[in-house]
Amino acid sequence: MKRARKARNPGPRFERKLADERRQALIEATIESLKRHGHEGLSIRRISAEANVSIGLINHHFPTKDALVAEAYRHFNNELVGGLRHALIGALPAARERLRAFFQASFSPPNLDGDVLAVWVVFWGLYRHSPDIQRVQSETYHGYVDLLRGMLADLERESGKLRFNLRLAAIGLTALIDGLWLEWCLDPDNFEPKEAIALCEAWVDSLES
Amino acid sequence: MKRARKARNPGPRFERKLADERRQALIEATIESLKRHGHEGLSIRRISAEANVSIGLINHHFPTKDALVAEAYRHFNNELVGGLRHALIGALPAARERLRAFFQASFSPPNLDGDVLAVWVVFWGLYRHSPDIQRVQSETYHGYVDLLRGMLADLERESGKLRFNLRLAAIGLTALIDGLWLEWCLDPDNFEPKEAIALCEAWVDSLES
DNA sequence: GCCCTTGTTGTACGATCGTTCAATAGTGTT
DNA sequence: AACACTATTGAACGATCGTACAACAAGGGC
Repeated sequence: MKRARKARNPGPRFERKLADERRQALIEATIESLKRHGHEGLSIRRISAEANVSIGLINHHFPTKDALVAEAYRHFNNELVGGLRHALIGALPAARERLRAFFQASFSPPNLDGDVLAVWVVFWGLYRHSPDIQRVQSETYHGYVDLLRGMLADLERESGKLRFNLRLAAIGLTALIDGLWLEWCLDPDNFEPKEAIALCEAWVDSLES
Repeated sequence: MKRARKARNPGPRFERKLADERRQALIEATIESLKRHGHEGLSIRRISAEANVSIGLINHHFPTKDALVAEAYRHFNNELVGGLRHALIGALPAARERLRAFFQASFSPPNLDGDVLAVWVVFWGLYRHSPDIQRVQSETYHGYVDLLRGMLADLERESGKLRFNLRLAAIGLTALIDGLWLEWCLDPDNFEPKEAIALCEAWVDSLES
């Protein structure tokens, strides 16, 4: 113990942290609270409790609640894209293999989780009426699309002309993945994750000439 | 005028309606409020204002707010499925033509509308933490899936063996439609509705042997 | 040891929430 | 014309919301 205290007062009542560190903790607490309580988890008091922090601290680090939520949305987006990119590191260099790894990661934990999709859906529900969310959306969404489009571009380069143009193929594949996500999370008993992967593989198969 | 009034008191202050009629009006006001104000539209006061009705009336016709919301979700589901069924009436009897009409209806107003998807997303956000919503979901969702599966079954019967089993084909097509919905509504400038239809058609093409 | 900076606390405020309930009033029946 | 029924109103309640702010205290520099 660096500093002795009386038994009835066992230590500092709180710990000061660097601003960036605390901000990050609050962002993660926001997402955790969202997972636990759904849309009702997006409350200053719930997030504060989740972060083991007082009510007033959030407004010290974030000008407004909406700003914190927007940052949490950005973090959630970045975690998704980062996790998918990471899953591609171990894959073989062939575009087809990279796509396979991408599907595998998309339909495995931590992405394929009811709580995770519940978080996405709450964010999407804010989209139309929150300029902050819209801004983050436009800033981060293209990271996901570009990742997918890049792999399809590689596929085109490696295995000849595709039957569809690149743009439409990426749009369709994104839709298929997202839709299967949605369906599985709304009713996990409906089909197996590997069946979702098979459907995505079949989509890519149908692209190759 | 059935009943004369003084000029300063031009008529009854309110109109009594049959219970079912009022319930229906409140349900529609709920959805309209949701379109207008997003998740914040799901408030007794907003809905009351939207329905031109006092604050206390909702709890006279519905035991709780959640019950009203669940009924609104049921109505929204039924309107979707009903609208799609209606769109099939004028279509040629061939399964391929009926699917085409289905796609056309799916990617046209009133379904393909940012407000409409915003309503869906708010409902989905409630799903995991509202038993009422879950019950309605399980009661109504299969109407949509069965509609789609029925058309694919007809297709199988008319044009020989499909490359996929019926169950997976329906799951994948549902996912593709929903995902394209989502993508278009989140960024309508990204692609044209007719491109979404083309992607769905291509999916069906790839099913046919 | 004291001081300074500032991260942190917790109360307070006004707004809005869902729900309750006594009073009101529209409408059909007698 | 008086009545009964009940749909409807609107005030009131306690709870919770997001934010503001004055007071506190942790930790580093001297």
